[in-house]
Amino acid sequence: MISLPPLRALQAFEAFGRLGSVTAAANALGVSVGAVSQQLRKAEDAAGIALLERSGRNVVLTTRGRKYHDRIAAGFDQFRSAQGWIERLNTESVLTLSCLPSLASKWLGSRLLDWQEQNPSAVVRLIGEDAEPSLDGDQVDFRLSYGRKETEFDHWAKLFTDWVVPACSADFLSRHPVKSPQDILDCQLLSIEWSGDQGKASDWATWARSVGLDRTQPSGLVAFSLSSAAIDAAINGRGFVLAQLSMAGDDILSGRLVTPFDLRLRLAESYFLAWDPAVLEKPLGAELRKWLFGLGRHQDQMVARLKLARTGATLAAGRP
Amino acid sequence: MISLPPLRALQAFEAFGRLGSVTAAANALGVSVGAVSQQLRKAEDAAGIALLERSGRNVVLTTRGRKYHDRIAAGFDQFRSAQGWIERLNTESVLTLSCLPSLASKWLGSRLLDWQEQNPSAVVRLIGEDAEPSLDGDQVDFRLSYGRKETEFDHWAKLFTDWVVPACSADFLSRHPVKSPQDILDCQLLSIEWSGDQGKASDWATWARSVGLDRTQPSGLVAFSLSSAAIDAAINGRGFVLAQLSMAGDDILSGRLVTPFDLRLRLAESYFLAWDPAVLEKPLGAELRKWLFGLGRHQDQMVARLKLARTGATLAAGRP
DNA sequence: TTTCTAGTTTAGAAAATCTAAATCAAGAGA
DNA sequence: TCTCTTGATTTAGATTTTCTAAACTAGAAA
Repeated sequence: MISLPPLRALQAFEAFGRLGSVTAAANALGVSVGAVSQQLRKAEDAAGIALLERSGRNVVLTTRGRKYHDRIAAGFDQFRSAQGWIERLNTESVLTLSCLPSLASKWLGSRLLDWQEQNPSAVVRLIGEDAEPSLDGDQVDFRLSYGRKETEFDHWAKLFTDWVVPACSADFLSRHPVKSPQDILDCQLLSIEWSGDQGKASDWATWARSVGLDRTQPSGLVAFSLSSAAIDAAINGRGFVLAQLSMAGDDILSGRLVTPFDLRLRLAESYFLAWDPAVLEKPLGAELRKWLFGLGRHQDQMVARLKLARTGATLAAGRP
Repeated sequence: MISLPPLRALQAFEAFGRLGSVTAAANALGVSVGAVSQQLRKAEDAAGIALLERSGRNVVLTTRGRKYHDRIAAGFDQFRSAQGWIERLNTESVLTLSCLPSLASKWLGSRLLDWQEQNPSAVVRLIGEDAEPSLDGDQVDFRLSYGRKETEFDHWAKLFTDWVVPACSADFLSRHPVKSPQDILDCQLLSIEWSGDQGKASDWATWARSVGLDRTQPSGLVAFSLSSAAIDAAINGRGFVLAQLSMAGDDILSGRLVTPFDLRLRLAESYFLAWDPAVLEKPLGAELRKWLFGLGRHQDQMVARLKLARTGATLAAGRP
């Protein structure tokens, strides 16, 4: 193995070559001139050839010394670049969350704004995307997703479990005053296309079966690829949506959506939060993770306390 | 200015990342495991982020640690490359001489072979070229040239002063038995085209003037671009050449060329030897320089002792 | 000439690095 | 389960390196 010369001597040599004088190098390195002088001699001894030409009171690189210096300096440039990278990591701390698009817009977005207000020093980026990103790069710190995808991550935990319930706008309900769950199935139904393995557990047919009804022939059915779009359509009086309590919770509590029957269907899987362990070192990284899990617990509790009725939804008193 | 982390710590970190274990790194660096362990901790402290993941008895790089390591390792690779370059300089020592082509073939070549025989460990390269090379690279160690070109070099000294004298083959002389210097000018003259500023001091017209003759109308004149080619042509009985004593000395002493009159013309300039100061550090570099200057002195002495006559040339006894 | 500047050299102080031994943690084998 | 082995960490103190301060040298400038 090639054994390297004393590194401190190389450093003195690099500084000297870059700055052109022993005095300047000493200042740059924060040591005395004598120290640099000694290290330069050591560098020459280690190299075995004359690197410097001393003519009385000033010192210059020899031709070969210059060449050697070029190579050594390239090495130190690498070090400085590495150092710059590290320092950037330590100072500019953007926290990046990746989240399923509908959940991002209908649930996480507004809540995350609250957190950022309480932590003004934090810079948060929220990305809505279906594909699971890699948490190994420095691109994404957190991923909030659903189902079995958790296997793709090293560090994750369950966030909350969601439910669906049929909901429509108050206006639509007054025009279609459904008397029984069966009547819902005869209205305009807004359907959501779940992608891939998110399971087809929460479509209208499954819901119907779960409440003891049979729905073989669909009435006019409009399909949305985004839950959020389907919910918005329902708010606009376009029909019944099988709304997730997470995404539609705010709309239901505020009366923009009403739920004639409290017939909920639990989703087969849960939402989970995965994270890059490195984020815990970032400023506010650990705090954000804690807050997100608090948000998940809060969501589960909210669902448990939610009373749904044709006249409006209310929250029962819960544990503080 | 970006201040670098402790270099020794970086070195330990680099070795660890490259070899995958603290023990291996310690062996590679030739220190104890404990020392490496301490340096690794120092590297982490300096970086400010977790570089290593310790799970009981084994340690691995974190994702960020790997990235940091890649950059640091690139720096050390530079160092190793620089070290390899230095070591190559110190071990493989080829001595390279650049010389005017004719002087190389007719004078230096055979003499240099003698020196190499006496110094079998030396590897010598002789390059014949007209253009002055740079001695700043590591390509050429010595340059042997003529005239004012010495100004292009930092380190040089006069080598010897040359003279020209008319010479032809014994055969040619018997066919053209010249009685006086004037008769020479009526024979076939072999001329040499000196390039650029080497001076036109040594052409036939100059020689004629120097011996009190006038040569306005040239007889049939053949011009060579290489002195060596002109001399060879004279040896082959093609005419008179204005031969330099350095290049034709051997031929004159051996009788391949004869000189009817000892009417010499001193060249306006001298030959000089320039060198790269770095060569003095190479094995045998200083010796070769000393020998070359000895050769120059020897040449001047030889010229002083040389007796030229129609019947043949002899060397007067000189200082030993 | 003296003075100033830039670098070198030295001895001893300060800091860093290292070693050796004790300790810890986890997996292997009885 | 307990013990053994392996690989890493931690400590105290020894060793080595590096540094400083001050004396010194050499060339340039006043």
